[in-house]
Amino acid sequence: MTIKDVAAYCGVSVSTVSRVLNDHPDVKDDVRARVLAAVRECGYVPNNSARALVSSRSTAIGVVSRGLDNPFLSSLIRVVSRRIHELGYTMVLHQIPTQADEVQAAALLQREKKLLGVIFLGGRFNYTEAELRQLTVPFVCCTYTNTFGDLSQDAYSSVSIHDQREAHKAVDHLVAHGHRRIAVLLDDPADSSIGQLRFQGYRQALEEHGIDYDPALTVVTAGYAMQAAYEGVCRLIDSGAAFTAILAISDTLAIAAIKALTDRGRSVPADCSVIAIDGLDISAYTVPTLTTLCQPAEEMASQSVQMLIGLIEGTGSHRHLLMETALRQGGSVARPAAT
Amino acid sequence: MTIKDVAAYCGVSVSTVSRVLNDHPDVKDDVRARVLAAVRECGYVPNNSARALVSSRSTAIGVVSRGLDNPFLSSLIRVVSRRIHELGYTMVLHQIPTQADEVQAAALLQREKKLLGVIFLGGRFNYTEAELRQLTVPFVCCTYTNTFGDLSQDAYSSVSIHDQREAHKAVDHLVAHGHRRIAVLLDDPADSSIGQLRFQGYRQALEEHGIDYDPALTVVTAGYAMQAAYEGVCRLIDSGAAFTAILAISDTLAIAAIKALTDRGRSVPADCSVIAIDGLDISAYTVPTLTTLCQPAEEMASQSVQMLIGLIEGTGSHRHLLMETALRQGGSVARPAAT
DNA sequence: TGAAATGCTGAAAACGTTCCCGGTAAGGTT
DNA sequence: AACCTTACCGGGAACGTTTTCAGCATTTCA
Repeated sequence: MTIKDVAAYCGVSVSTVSRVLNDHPDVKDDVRARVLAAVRECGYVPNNSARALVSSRSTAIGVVSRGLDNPFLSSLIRVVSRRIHELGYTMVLHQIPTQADEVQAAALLQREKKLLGVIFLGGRFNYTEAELRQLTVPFVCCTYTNTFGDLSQDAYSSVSIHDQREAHKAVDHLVAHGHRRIAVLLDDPADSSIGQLRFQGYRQALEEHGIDYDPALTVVTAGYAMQAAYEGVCRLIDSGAAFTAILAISDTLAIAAIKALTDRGRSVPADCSVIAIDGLDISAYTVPTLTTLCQPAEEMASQSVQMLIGLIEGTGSHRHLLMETALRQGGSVARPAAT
Repeated sequence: MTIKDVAAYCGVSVSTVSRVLNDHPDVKDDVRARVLAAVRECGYVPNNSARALVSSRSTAIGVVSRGLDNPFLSSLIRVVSRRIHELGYTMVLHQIPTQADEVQAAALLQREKKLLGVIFLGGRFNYTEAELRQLTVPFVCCTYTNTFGDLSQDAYSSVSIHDQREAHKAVDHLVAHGHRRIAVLLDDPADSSIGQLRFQGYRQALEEHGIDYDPALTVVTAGYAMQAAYEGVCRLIDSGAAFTAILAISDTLAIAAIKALTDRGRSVPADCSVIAIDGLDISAYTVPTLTTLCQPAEEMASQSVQMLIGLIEGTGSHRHLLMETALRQGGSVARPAAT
């Protein structure tokens, strides 16, 4: 069942059928109707390969993400995938190992060749302009923006929260509750620039509140691994360092932290408050409910896709969207005990 | 940069380059080496579309899943995607709304046409042979097997756990701890046959242990929504029904249940034990740690892909893999209070 | 009414592969 | 020495589209 069959079926030429299928003008209404009917009756579906071949333009959008282990990324992928399909494109998902970088992504582009654009999801993003020039298609970064490297702002698009500011807000929230000795739990800087940004926000907030930064209260884990966070917090407790609150740079880390605190006999929030950034669904069902700054995941993913497609279709230029988080008050933050 | 350029570059014909690229014999070793070198030097990558067009055979494998909201599905997708790429194929992910059915999947197949096979992930699967005959490519069901419909066992493959038996085991575990009044928390039967199977296992286990089934202890939620589970368990508690344990048919439901119990002032496991089936990573960090029967997600996903590709490549026939779960002892199960 | 413009359609080239088929050269057999 | 096989290679058709171009029919304008 090819376009030729359809053409023969309703006595027109292949060109005409093609025109109808591609919404070209230049075709009389009655002919168009006849063709459409024929298409339906024959159950014809165009061959994507042929289409892509001749127009040297596929419908494929690359989505590269480092792992999907983080539930927050999963939720992004979910709506990214949905939106891409809704808008008539195809998603090509590519996971890269944690330590790999854009060379992989470029290689992917080369291989698939026909990618129309790329969405980068999560992870670090400190590439230089030279490195990224390998990408000849537009790309948008979801959840992070470039703050290192020398990449020009009009070379790409991004959708993210202001990580520093949001971490700052989280600290503010703790300070407002009377906390002064606030530990921070972040992942390996090598893995993600996001953790670093949030860490900077933490430092800044401390400074503004006149609190000295105590390196002993900084716990760095490897990756987003909850086990590492759990162990890190256990070590922190065992070290005897005094702290009344923890800022976790992601919900998963916070959940592991709560577990560690509980296992060590500290009650949350009575003995220690915990606040996080991300806003996973599941965090609303932990015991106690996690207080967290919710990223508008749905919105961010949706916007990323829309921006990329705007770029692909020529409408719209590179932009950098900064989203606001929403504080979801849980039960994990309280005033410190009046010791 | 086409195959023609490569051919010209090293002074052979297009056919020869093609032969080299496709590992055909009939080409002298030195020529092969020269071509390979040329390919590398030119940075040539074959055009997938052209390749798919002429061989009328793409590299696309469809993965249809109803939503990715369930973290267990996310973890499956993650490794499915990875394996598919590792084996040189391309994943086409398609999420269907919860209420949609295989008609969608079939439509997808029609559209993309060139799918080599399909992996169904999660959800219900009670289609008849007639319905599924629309699928002209092999498919494998991951996480569930057909127990309804009249579909012949050699018409498809599956990788799953024995849901009834595992639920049975979960109940056994509770009974071994002295529980007799066991509530069950399951999702909407319309959404998933898995819940139904596990429910059957629950019923069977009760019977074998000489426990009367009490419909009042059955909580049905809509979808995997944690909110529905939370509310359901709250209602159960408020109804005054007596129970000392809950079997949740998934980890997420269990987490919501624990939350509900805690919020209603019941301590887990002192006042009520909770056991679940799935084995999410995060369940190891809840308070208390969830006791759950872990499905070998990695293995299941990996096997699904391998089986499908076996089917596609002609080696191997339809099989039905039944995996074993592993009990991960948490802190959510204890002997009931001796009231 | 004739010429020019316009609207619509069809023929055919092109996209980059794969693969069949025919051809040449080398080696083996009679 | 003539023939046959074998191993290897190149030519060219085909895959199913899109798109350019030319052509015909119809309208519009002078």
